Amino acid sequence: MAYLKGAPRSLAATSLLLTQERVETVARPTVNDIAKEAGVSLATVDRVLNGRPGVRKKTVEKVNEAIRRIGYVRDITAANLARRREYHFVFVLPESDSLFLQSVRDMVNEVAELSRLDRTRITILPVPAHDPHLIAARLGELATVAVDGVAILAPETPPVRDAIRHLKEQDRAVVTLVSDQPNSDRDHFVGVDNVMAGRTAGALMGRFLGPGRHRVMVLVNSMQARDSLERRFGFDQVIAESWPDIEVLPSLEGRDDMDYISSLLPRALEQRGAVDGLYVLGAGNREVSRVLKSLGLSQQVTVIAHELTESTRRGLESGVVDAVITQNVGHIVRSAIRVLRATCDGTPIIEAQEKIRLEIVIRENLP
Amino acid sequence: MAYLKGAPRSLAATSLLLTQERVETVARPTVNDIAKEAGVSLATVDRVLNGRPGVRKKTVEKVNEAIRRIGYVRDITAANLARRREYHFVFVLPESDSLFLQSVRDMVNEVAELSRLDRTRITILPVPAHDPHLIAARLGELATVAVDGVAILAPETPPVRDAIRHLKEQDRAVVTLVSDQPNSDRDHFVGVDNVMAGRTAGALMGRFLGPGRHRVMVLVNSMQARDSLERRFGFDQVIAESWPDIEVLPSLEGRDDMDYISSLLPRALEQRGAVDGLYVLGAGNREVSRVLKSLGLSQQVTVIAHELTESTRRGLESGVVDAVITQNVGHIVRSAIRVLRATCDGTPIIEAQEKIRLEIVIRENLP
DNA sequence: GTCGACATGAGGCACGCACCTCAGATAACT
DNA sequence: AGTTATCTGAGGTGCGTGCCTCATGTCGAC
Repeated sequence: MAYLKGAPRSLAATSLLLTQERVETVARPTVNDIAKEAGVSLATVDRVLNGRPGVRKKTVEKVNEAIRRIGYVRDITAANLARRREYHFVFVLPESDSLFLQSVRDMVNEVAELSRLDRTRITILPVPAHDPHLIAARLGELATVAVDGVAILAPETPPVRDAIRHLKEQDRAVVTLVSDQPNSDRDHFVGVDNVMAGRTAGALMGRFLGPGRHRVMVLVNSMQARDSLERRFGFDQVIAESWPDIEVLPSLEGRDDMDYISSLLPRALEQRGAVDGLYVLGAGNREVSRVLKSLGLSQQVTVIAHELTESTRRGLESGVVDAVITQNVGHIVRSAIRVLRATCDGTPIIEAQEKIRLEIVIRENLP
Repeated sequence: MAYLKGAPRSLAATSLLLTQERVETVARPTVNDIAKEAGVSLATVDRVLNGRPGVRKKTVEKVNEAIRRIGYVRDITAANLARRREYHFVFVLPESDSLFLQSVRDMVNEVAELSRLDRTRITILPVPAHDPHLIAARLGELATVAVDGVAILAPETPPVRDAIRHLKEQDRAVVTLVSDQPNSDRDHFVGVDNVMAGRTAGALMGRFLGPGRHRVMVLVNSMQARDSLERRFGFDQVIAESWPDIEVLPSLEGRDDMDYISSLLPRALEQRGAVDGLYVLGAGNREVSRVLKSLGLSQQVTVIAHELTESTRRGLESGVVDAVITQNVGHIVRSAIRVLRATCDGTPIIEAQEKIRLEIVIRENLP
C-alpha cells in the first residue's frame, strides 16, 4: 500500500562511500543556529526572517550577517507546514474548442488533482477568447481575491497587459503561457520561441520539398495573435534565406471558423494551381486533412503543422501531415506551477528545467 | 533576499472564486482523523502506518479500512521532517571521455548541488566502462552501505544484471539510465526507446535524401551496447519499409578509438565510392566533421547523428550535420531522481512526466 | 531623572508526523 | 484460576518553522 513505508535504513555506512566523501552530513543550519551565531534570541531571528517590525536596523544587519556566514537556507517545507500555507493558483484560459486548448485544460485538471497533495489548489478561470476587455475585467477580479498566482493564456492586448500590471501591483505571481505578453510585468513566460518555431517549420518544409521550384500555402487562424505573427515571420525568414526557390503565398485566414476553412481551402487550392506545401500555423488541422484527402492530394502536398493533438497525430499516422512542431503541454503546465510557486516563495528557478523545448514530431517519433 | 517572504495573504476570499467552487478546503485528513475514525489510539495508527509489530491482524484491518474510508494520504514532507530523513542516491557512471557522458556527469553534479536543499545527497560512482565484473563488484558494495537508491548507466551484461537483482533484494531503489537492463529487477528505465530513435534517424535520412538511389554509411562505436544495436535495428527497419532505394552499408566500428575512426573513415569513403548519407550511431562526431570537411564532402553528405553535444551542436551550426536525435540530459537526471525518490517513498510516479521524449534537433531549433 | 516608545528575550503552542516508554487491558496458555 | 504473552492507549519529545504573549531591557526626549 502506497502509504506504508519500510523502517528507515540505518545511517551506519561502512566502506566505499565513507572513504570517498568525508561524510559531511553537516546538518543544515537552522534558525537556532542563526540565533546562536548572531547572539540574539530566536524571536528576533524570526522577526528578521519574516520581515516583521520591532528590530533595530543594526540588529537586522547582525542577523543577516550571521545568516550569510553560516549559509542558512530556509526549509520551505517546514515553514509551509508551520504556517499551514496553501498555494492557490488560477489558470486563465480562453473558451475555445481548439484541440490544443482542450489539451491544456485537460492537463491543468489532471495536475490540479495531484497538486492537492502539495498544498496547492488550482482553479481554471475560463474567459471568452476574443474579448480583451472582459478578460481584463476577470483578471481585475482576481486581484481582489485570495489568489497567490495566475497563469494567463490570452492574446496580447493593452487591456490585458494593464490588468497583468495591476495583478503584479497586488503582489500576485503572474506567468504567461504559450503566447507572451511582453511589456506587462509578468514574472515569467512559459512557452516556446515562436519565431524559432516558424523557422523550424520553414526549414523542414525546405528540406522535405527538396531542390527545385515549389509553391507553399500558409493557413492561419487569425493574424492577430502574436504567436501566429511570429511563426509566419520566422517561416518567411528562413525560406528567404535558404530556399529562395520556394514561393510562399499570402496567408489564408480561417478566423477560427471551421466551416469557413472547409470552404476556403479547396477553392484556394484550385485557384492557385499546383501547391506543393501547406503550412498550418494554427487550428484547422481536422479540416485540412479532410480537404486534402477528398481532393486526392494527401500524398502530393507536404504538410507541416503546429501542436500535437488528436488530429495532427492522426494526420501523421495516416501520412497526410509530414511533421508537427509542438510544445509539450504537460511540461508547460507543470513548469508554470513550479515557476508560480518559486515566485511566491522567492526562490530561484532552474532555468534549464523551465525552458520549454521546441519539439519536432514525425511519424517515427510519435510519443 | 531569497529567504525573506511576504506576510501570508489573508484567506478571506470574497467573490468569484468563492462562488465558482464550493470552497472545499476540506483539510486533508491526518493521523488523528484515522484514530478517531477507526476508534483506536494514535499509537496504534502509527504502528500500522509504519509497519511496526504489536498490532492484532483484526485491528490492522480496522485501521486500514478507516484510512481507505477517509482517504488519508501521508504527508511525506511532514513525515520526512519528523523522521529527519535524508535520501542518498548514487549515480553509477562509466569513466569515458565521450561528450555525452561528460554532459551527464556535469548535469548530475549540478542537480546534486540543488538537491541538498531537499534532504537529498547525490554521489557519482565512476566505473570502468568495459569491465562488467568490476562494475558488478562496485554495485555489490553499494548493497552493503547506507544508500537508498542507485541510478545505473552501464552496458547490459549478466554480471551487472545479477548485481542489480542483488541490490533490489537489499531493498534499494534502482533505475537504469539511457540503456536499459531488461530482466534485471530495476524499478524503472529512464531513457528513450532506442529502436524508435533509430527509426526516426532512418526516416529523416530518407526524407532528407529525397527520391532516387542513395548509399548510406553507418558509423558506430561498438555493436556490443544494447542501445547501438537497437538504433541500427530501427534504422534498417524503416529504410527497408519506406525507402527501398536506399542501400545501407555494413556498420563501421570505431571501437571507442578516435584515432581509429579518423583513419578508418576516409579510407571507407574512398573505397566505397559515392556515399550520400552518413548515420553516426554513437561517439565520434568530432572526427566525422573533420574528415568530411577535409575531403570537401561536408555539404554533399547528409549526416544524422545522436546526442546533442558540443561537437554535434557545432556540426549543426556549420551545416555538416543535418539532424541530431537526442534526449534531454537534464530531464533524464531529474527524472531519475524523482523516480528514485518515489520508489523509496512508495508513491506513484507521473508516467507522462517521466517519459523521456525523443528530440529531433536541426539547426533552426537548436536550444 | 523620569517617562514613554521601542527592542529584545523567554517561552509556549501549533503544524503533521515519527518514535519512544510504560502502564494497563485482553487473550492465550498452563 | 493464575500466569504469561501479546495488544493497546496515553502521553511525551522532537523535526524546523511560524506566530503569539508577556516581561524586561535600552534608548532618547523632556
